This record gives sequence, structure tokens and C-alpha cells, in this order.
Amino acid sequence: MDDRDWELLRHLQADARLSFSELSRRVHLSPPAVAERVRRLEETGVIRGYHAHVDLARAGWTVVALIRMSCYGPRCVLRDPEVREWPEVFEIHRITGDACCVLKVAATSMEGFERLIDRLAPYGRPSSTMVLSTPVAWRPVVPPPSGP
Amino acid sequence: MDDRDWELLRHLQADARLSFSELSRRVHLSPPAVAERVRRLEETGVIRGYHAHVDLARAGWTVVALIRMSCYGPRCVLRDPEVREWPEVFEIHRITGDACCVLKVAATSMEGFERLIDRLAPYGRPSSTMVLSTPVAWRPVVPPPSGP
DNA sequence: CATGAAAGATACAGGGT
DNA sequence: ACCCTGTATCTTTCATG
Repeated sequence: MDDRDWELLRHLQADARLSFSELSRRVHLSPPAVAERVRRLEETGVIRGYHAHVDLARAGWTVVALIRMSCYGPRCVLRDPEVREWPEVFEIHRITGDACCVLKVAATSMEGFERLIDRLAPYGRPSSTMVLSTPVAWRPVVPPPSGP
Repeated sequence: MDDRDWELLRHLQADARLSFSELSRRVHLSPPAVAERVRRLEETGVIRGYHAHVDLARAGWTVVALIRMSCYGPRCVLRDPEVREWPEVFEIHRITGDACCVLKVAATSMEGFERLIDRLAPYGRPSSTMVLSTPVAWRPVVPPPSGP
């Protein structure tokens, strides 16, 4: 991971559809050299994928919430592979503290959100926080500071 | 937004670097037709961008946390355009409840995390929850259910 | 939307430092 | 290990129907 790799990451995070040719111009390397570096970043797992970022609201998912789940031991959300397939569930983070995990979820209406809560309730006690807006939805990963 | 648009979104969310030609084969349309549909999805804001997804840990940001900020009125995090430029801050959500917003942040060490908390403290009382792991980091947006 | 041709990009070889 | 040039093949773009 040298400076050139970070430059490539910077550009691919801002626009994942940039061609190797365009990247090669921006980092002053030949297209094959760029292609090989990018392949290496993919294979070492630094790049986990390339995703089109779809606006939830414009796609019809107007209600967004964060749900802290206090799960009932063996019936935990983290232990059921089905929950992570529900289309309303977009992120699951295991966390420290008295709760077990946080879900980022969406619904098409408050009614749909209520039904989602009902489906989660068997796993544990859900504590919901509605997301009013998302001033920062995404920021690129930059090189970590080298010094202390 | 017809079925073909949703098919395109499905593929572009799974792999944002797919060529228009490859997409055209998958949705059974000509490449120019695909290109025009994708441009329309971009211009109407359904597609907000294409991002390479970088693994935080592999990039050196080993400590991840969610911070609920209870801000001091005018000194709120949401009102300061600087905070959203800090490299440690990856998401900001305005929320309901007694807190003002939730930040998803990362640091390269606990020491670095402590310093970040110190920098946030002037804006309000931070309540930190460490992220132990992220079983679901990302899921594609699918068409919302049509019926009630 | 589809077709077709020109311009551009990729992939893969081979060779250099 | 890393990079560059060559060329054949694929892709994008734009005009046209």
C-alpha cells in the first residue's frame, strides 16, 4: 500500500466506474500497471466491492431507522441467518454495551415499519430511533495518520 | 422506474464496474439503451454515485464506533461544517429522541479514538458504543413492496 | 429502442529496469 | 517485483432509421 495505491483508492471511492485508462492518466502510470494494482487491492481485500449507491427515499424506502436489539440469548438476531436476508435490513453491527446489535433498517411507510418491529420482537427487545435525515451518508476512507 | 431499471440497479449495486455491454446482455437491451437508462437514473438522483467499498480494518482504521451526540444547542455538530470533513467521521445521521445525532467514526487505535472523543466533547456530550464486528456491512436496495 | 462505424479501453503478450 | 509498449479484441459513443 504505497501512495499510488491510495491515489487509486481515492479516485475509485469517488467514482468506481472510472476506466483504467482514465485512472492511468490521473496517477501517471500505464493502464496495465493500474489494472494490476487494482486487482491486487481487490484480492488482498482492501477493496471489498464496487457499489452503485441508491438513494433510499427516491427508491421508495422513505422511513429509515436505527434499531438497537437486546436479544434473548440463543434467539439472537446475529444467530439467525434469515434476518440478514430481509430486504428492510441494510446493516447489522455487533456492539458493546447492554444491547446486542444495531440494525439500520428502512420501510416504505410507518405502517411497514411497525410490521418490521413486530417481526423483530421475537428475537429480543427492539429500541428504535428514527433517522430524520442523513447529513453525511458516506465519506471516503483516507490513509490513516502514520505518526502517533 | 420499471422492472428493467430495477434490474440495472440490482446489477450495478452488486458490481458498479460492469460495462454497459455486459449490462445490456443481462437485461436484454442494446448498449445505448442501457447507457441512456443509467444516465437517467443518475440524473434523477436514484443513483447517488458509484463507490469502491474499502475495508476499514485492512486500510488501517481498526477501531470503529457509533457515537450519539447530545449537542449543546447552537454548538451542535450538525451546524458545524468542519466536523463532516474530519477523516474519522464516516456517517452522520440526525435522529429522533433525546440525542441530536449519531456519528459512525473510526480511529487507528484506542488512543486515537480517545483524542477524537476529546475533539467532539466541545459540541455536546458524546455517548460511545464500540462496533465489535459488522456482520452485514451493506445490502442492496430492492424494489419496495407495491401492495399494502 | 436498435443498428453500424469511429474512437476509445481492456487484456495479454513480450521485454526492460 | 514492478513497470512499459504492441496488438488483438471488446466497449463506448454518436449518428441515423
